[in-house]
Amino acid sequence: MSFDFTTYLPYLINRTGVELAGAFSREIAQHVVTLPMWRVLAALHHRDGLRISDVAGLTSIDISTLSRLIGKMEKRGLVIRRRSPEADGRVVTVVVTPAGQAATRAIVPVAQRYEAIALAGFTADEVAALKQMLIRVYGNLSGDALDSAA
Amino acid sequence: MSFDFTTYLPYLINRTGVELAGAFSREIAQHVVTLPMWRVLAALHHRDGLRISDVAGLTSIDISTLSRLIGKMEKRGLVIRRRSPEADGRVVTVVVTPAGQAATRAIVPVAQRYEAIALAGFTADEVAALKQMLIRVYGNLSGDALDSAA
DNA sequence: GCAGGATATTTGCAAATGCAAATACCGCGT
DNA sequence: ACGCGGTATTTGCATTTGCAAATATCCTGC
Repeated sequence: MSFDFTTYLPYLINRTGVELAGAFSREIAQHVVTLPMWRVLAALHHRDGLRISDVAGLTSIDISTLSRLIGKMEKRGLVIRRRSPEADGRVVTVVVTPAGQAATRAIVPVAQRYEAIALAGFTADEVAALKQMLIRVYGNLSGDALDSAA
Repeated sequence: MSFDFTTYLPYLINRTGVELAGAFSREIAQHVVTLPMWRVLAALHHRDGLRISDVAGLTSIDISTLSRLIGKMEKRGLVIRRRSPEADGRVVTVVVTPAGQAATRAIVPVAQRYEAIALAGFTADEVAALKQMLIRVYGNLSGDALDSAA
């Protein structure tokens, strides 16, 4: 039974993700936001006023964890929960406050710098290829390919 | 301030890792081992009798978390802790039991199948390129490149 | 217009996590 | 031989996590 975990894709992805998250967390420890909070802000930067479940999908954060996280972010004045009376009364949309926008502005350069460090020595073509392949892998997993295989 | 998180490398890696881990966890829920335990077994499959800190380095699991995890794996009879009297008395090496080997044998095919699902549609060259690039990214992060940038 | 099933979010709870302090042990210098 | 800084592992503790149940609201068919 040969199994070389050092070239096993989930292993390679996991360790890279852990390293990336750890380094970045340490870096932004001084800021008002934690790494999960930054993920939420990044998603809302892309499109503000998303529903909780949409943010969960975008950030890969479990929806119950996210509900509590939004609560903490609300306490810190980064976002506010909003229930629109006219729309579906079940949904809660999350809106970034000016303070949240300021925090985002402060973090973005740090985030970009980390990406640059991670990709040091890569050509533009390589970067594009890597990202495209990661998107393809994600597509392979999130589809129903898993169901048919399970 | 333009920041498109949908092509942001840490985001792409994180969501892929979460998806991969979630799907795999669900799959092996029926087995005796959890995903973190499988990671430990995979590391020890590569080289048995590693020290706790080495396993931590290989698996990207925090060393204190790992200490407790090894305890649980010991209770389940998957591994045993060993202190060699002749060697450095501080170090604890972890050895896989026959039951642990059996569990590994049972999981390996599942793991390989998941990798195949993740990489569906990839040519061999693409797979090699992706893995090589992930290794390079990890190298960029784990070195002291971070210190000089921080 | 109401019952019943579906969907969005929150909450209960037990388990996992990770930092920091404690412990155990090594080896060097004197 | 002794103390002392250094390293390996464990343990204390507060936080985070995620599954499952509870809650709130919606919508469809009768």
